[in-house]
Amino acid sequence: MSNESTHRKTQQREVILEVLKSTHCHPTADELYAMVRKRLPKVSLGTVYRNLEKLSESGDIQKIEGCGGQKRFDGDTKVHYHARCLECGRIDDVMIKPTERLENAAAGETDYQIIGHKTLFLGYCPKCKHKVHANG
Amino acid sequence: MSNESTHRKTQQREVILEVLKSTHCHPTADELYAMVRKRLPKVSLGTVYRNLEKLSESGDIQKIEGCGGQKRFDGDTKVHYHARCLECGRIDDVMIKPTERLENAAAGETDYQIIGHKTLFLGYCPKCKHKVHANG
DNA sequence: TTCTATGCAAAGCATTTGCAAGTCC
DNA sequence: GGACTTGCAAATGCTTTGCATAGAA
Repeated sequence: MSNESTHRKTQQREVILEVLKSTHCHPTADELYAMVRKRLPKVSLGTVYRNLEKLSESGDIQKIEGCGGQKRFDGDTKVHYHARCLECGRIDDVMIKPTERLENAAAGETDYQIIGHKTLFLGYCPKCKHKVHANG
Repeated sequence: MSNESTHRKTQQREVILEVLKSTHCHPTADELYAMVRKRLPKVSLGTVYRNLEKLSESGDIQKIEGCGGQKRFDGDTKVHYHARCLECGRIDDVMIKPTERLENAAAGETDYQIIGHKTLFLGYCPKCKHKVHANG
């Protein structure tokens, strides 16, 4: 999957990737920066941003947009969807395998050449759905 | 659909809504600002942002995120999907009606209370798909 | 009259970028 | 050695906000 054509193997990039792969949450760039700093105290935020961009270009990670302000990142490259809690903002994986039919339908409807798609579910997570119901 | 509980009817808000409803593209806040200024030359960008927020809260318009940097807005409140061209960045409507089955599957998978979902198709629009093929 | 909205400008936040020094191949 | 990376800090770009004034109910 990795496209190393012009990407060198640096300690920073490796640690960033490892840290992201080892977490089940979907951290923002600055959250990841904080995690990476525990292992590489001198790393800079700019480096984190630059590597996240490279890693998502090469397909080693996924970028998740549309989650409010900051972008989030996912070390799991298997195709899957995401759900965001409207109450607490957390992002969870939704391990539904997308259907080809959907992209075919979109291609037929738009005359686009469809490369892929992203779906984000919105709702209330198991922890929040009860209190939301209580408050109305 | 409109929730006028604490929203007053102002000329600015009406014009912003009309302009957005009358276009088939999916403008960003500053594009809309430029359009609205033709009719209300003294309107401010802050007002455009504030009203877009209000209008999407009340369900009169849709906010489209995950399209690169800026948010985009859609005056069409019918439920539908979007497609983004990876070459030129344009956004088009994809008039596929989402299936309930998908949200049910997500709810089963995650134990979320699912309220809705957004799907963005990525690919190349009719104008760009040929040149992309040519260049590789 | 009272509360919301506006215009303007400044502030805020996430992300990107320039540059010199460092590192990988 | 040459090209890519890093760290640092400044800059950028989009969006939000404070405040005094204007306008809607």
